[in-house]
Amino acid sequence: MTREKERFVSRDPGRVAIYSCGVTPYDESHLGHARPAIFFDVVRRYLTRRGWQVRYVQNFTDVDDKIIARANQRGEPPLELAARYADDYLSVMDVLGVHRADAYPKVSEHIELIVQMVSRLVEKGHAYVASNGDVYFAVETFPQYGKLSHQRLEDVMAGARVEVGETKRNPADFAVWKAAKPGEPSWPSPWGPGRPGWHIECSAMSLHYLGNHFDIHGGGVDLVFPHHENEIAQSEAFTGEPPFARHWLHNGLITTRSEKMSKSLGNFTTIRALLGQYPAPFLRFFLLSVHYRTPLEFSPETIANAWRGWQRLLLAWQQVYAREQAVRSRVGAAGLGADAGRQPGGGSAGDEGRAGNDHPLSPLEQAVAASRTSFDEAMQDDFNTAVAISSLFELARQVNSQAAADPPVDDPGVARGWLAAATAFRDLGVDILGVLPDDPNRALQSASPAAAAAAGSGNETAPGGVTPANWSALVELILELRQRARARKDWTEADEIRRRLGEVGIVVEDTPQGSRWRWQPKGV
RNA sequence: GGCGGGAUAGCCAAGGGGCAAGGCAAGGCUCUGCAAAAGCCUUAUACGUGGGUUCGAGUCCCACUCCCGCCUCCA
Repeated sequence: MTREKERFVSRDPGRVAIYSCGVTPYDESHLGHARPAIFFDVVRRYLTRRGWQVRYVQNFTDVDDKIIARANQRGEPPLELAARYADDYLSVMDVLGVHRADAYPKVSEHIELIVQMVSRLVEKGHAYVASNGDVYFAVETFPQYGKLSHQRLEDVMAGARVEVGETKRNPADFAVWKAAKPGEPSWPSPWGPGRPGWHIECSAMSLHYLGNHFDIHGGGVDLVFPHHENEIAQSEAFTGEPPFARHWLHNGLITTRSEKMSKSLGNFTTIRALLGQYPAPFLRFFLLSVHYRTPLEFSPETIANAWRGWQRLLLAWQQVYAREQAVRSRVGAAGLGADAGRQPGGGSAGDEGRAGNDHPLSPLEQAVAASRTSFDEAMQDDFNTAVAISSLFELARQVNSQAAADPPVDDPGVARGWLAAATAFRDLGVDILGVLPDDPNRALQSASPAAAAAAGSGNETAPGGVTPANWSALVELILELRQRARARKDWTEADEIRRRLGEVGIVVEDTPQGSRWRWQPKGV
């Protein structure tokens, strides 16, 4: 509201109520929809980790002009079409690792609630019934109109389009209830059969599920005006007790060729298509690699750039993961404190310079502490995921450095360092941001053509019975043959196999511990 | 036209009165059968332009240029 960062103070101690505008499900979800979903997912995960009790609600606007138009065009009942795409949305969000909201209210299931709200607005004189049966919100009855978008009513009026047959008193008035037209779904109301206008559903459902003055309201920056502005007007007129929401978080848009990605421009890439090419944690990494308010350009170049960075993080995680296992199996976690380095909330306050029992911190433990601190500071400063990720990169460098030096894991300090690093990667990268897979080895290999085909078809198994598992087995076999060639120093043969595998997107690296491989999508 | 947001090295991108994060790319070295990965080092006059405020401005103020978003459905 002030357009500045404010100190967050919740309505109820220890609890955070968040509402974010969901989608109008009339088509497949694209990358632009993933951004707020993943961002708020991280907000929830982080706040939860910090000990907040989070209640998160996201709506489906399943009664809408576009849905009706699309449904009529396809000869399918509008609500069925909407339900189908809503399910589709949820299923791709599942694959992206987005935790389910506490509620996904649909307009069609809350008509009563909306009718009551409209009635009340009419009673209070904030809304009026027009001659055509529509009910409009009278913006002039709400003097603060425009406070979110910083628009003055006169300017809005000047810019408002006046449609044919307009029955509004003021051009900026907006419909809270629309009289039914032939062929449209409708519900009974005191003003005759009709359906809710856009905006009203978010007011009705957010107030219903979260109560007045809830903490955070979110959505894309393209919703600031008129959607959120109108929500505020009708909600605060309705309750008579501002503020409707205490804080507003608006995410920036995804662009392609510097233009907004949107359904209407037709320049979108569906999430499902992307999941066929890239692992979900990578897509999260891509979306979280810039601050949520910054526009994010989607192009082959930006994806390729992000991919290389992500690989670096992932390979470091793989190093840590392997060392952690080594430590656990060789030394046993018991004597070390299995949770060395774990601190609730991802924070690091308190034990700098000490590791649990009085040991001086080993270098890696210090690096872990530093990363946790900067991660935490970043997240507490307007959820700066870009900086949070950079603290992961700093840790990755320390990890790689120590992995290269390879000090004996029998050394207690070294062992504690590996465990602390593993816990940090797991807490920050896997659990909070979700930009790393819980098993780094699987992610490097299962992001394969088989997995891609499976994701594209929505099945676990690609056509032909190919699964990530048997596909991996095939690659392992080829590498085994190559290893035989290497054993007899047939470098020509070994290099040829490596080159040919590279042509189909399999990167092979030879290490002192043997060869390893990973799948590399095209174009990165 | 109105209202917002933005312009930071070759590219992406944090920061937002006191030494300019991080990633990618580039060069050198180490390691390596080779390659890759990784490490170390290096590279940059990097804060759109012009004024102003200040001991000090990338950061605050004014003007300007260009880009984007919203004002019509949008995440």
